[in-house]
Amino acid sequence: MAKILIVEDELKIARFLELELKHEGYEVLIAQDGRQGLEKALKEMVDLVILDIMLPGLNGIEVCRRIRMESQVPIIMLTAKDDVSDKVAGLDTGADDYMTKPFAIEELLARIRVALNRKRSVAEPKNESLIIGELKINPASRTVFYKDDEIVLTKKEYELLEYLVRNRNMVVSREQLLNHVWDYEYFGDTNVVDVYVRYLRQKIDDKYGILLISTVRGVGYIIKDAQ
Amino acid sequence: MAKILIVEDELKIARFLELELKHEGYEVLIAQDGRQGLEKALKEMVDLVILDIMLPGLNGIEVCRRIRMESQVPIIMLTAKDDVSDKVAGLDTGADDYMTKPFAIEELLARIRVALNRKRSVAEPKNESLIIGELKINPASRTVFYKDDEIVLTKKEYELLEYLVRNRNMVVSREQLLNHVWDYEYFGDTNVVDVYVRYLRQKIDDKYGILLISTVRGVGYIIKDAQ
DNA sequence: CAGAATGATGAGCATTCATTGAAAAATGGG
DNA sequence: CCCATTTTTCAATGAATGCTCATCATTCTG
Repeated sequence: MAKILIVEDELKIARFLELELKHEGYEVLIAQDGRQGLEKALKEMVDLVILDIMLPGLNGIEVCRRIRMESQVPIIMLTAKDDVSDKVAGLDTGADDYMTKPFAIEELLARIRVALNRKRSVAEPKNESLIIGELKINPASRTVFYKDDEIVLTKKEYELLEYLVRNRNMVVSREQLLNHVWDYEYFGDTNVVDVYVRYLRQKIDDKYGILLISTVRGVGYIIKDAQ
Repeated sequence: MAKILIVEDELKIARFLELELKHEGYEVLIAQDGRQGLEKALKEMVDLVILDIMLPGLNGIEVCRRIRMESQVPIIMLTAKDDVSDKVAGLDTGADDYMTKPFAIEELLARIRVALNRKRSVAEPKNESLIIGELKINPASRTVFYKDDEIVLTKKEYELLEYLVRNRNMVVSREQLLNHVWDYEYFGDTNVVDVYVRYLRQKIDDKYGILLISTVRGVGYIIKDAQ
């Protein structure tokens, strides 16, 4: 499986990324500053580099430039939101892609797959419909139908539903949902997941009189296959 | 007859090839640098690409790699020196054949014939009409009709529409549109996609009172088949 | 059964985002 | 080189969405 180098000084973020990437089956290396990152990028045989622009010592752009002098390894830059000049400089020096922080982990995973030229794992073909009882979700068009009725969802509502359905028959914790459906920055006191579960219930459970999303008290939520 | 793209910065050589190829009955396009070459290779419907390795800006190997990300069009690489590493890199990134300069034109013609036969229209038929409800798009002539009414579009408008229609029933992100319809690696803050969607809507949706292009808030745009 | 923990809910505020008009910039034909 | 057309930028607007917070309801625990 591919080996990915994370160059990121904020340990919290680095750890979080490490966990998620390992969970996807990647081998992960971490460097906490630019010099270390440059060294590992060139010495280890990494298949992809995730490179924060704001780094102590050697900054990300410089690191990118120097990596490019010797290697064509794909580089995905992380940049603080609103810093367009950084973005431009990053791509100019040869980065393959960039993401503005904070971002949802799913998007980074998608971009990694693109950069590595990997197809999505067989387990979850993106384009086929997800069906739960009378409910049909079409990821390509992001549409949801109950029988022949279209259910109009907002972005977050849709993403929450898709995630729950992709993990059907498994209890999903609020933390897990925050990590995958919301931005990684999210932590601390929030009941935003509860609120969105409620929105979905209003639009689906209540409207059609079914029990789609169950609460598992003290643990999280679950969508079960109809039996 | 087949359409061939020549990506070559030395004008003398490009002209020479153009003359010879036209004499053989091929349609010829010329790009003088990597970026332009990449663009034309992806946007025009070319049947074969002749690609110089030494190019200003984006080099040939990179161009080749990026073409391969989206297209299976046959590629013949040209390299000035007898440089083995270039040769290997070229074939690695998916070139179909390779020639060292200088070469006899007859040999190139022979290789072109081989390449064209080998890959004869395996790709999707690009010339058939695309039909969405009452809307009919003819890629060959780049014309668009609503019932019997011709809709006159500018180049960008047409390309945006064709791309959306070719990806019907799939949400297409602004980024995706920027990459495919606009210049590759278009970045920075721009709402040019939104503006062009508006132009199309004025000329189609508004004029004929239909809902062709839907907005998927926070994600992109989509054209759905009428159901 | 009372109090504590956990989840559900309603309302309201803040932010983001798409749309739009207008104008600047680029392109291309004559 | 000029003019018309096309492409792109920019800023204002308002609506949709995302989120917080306070309160209410339910479940759990002792």
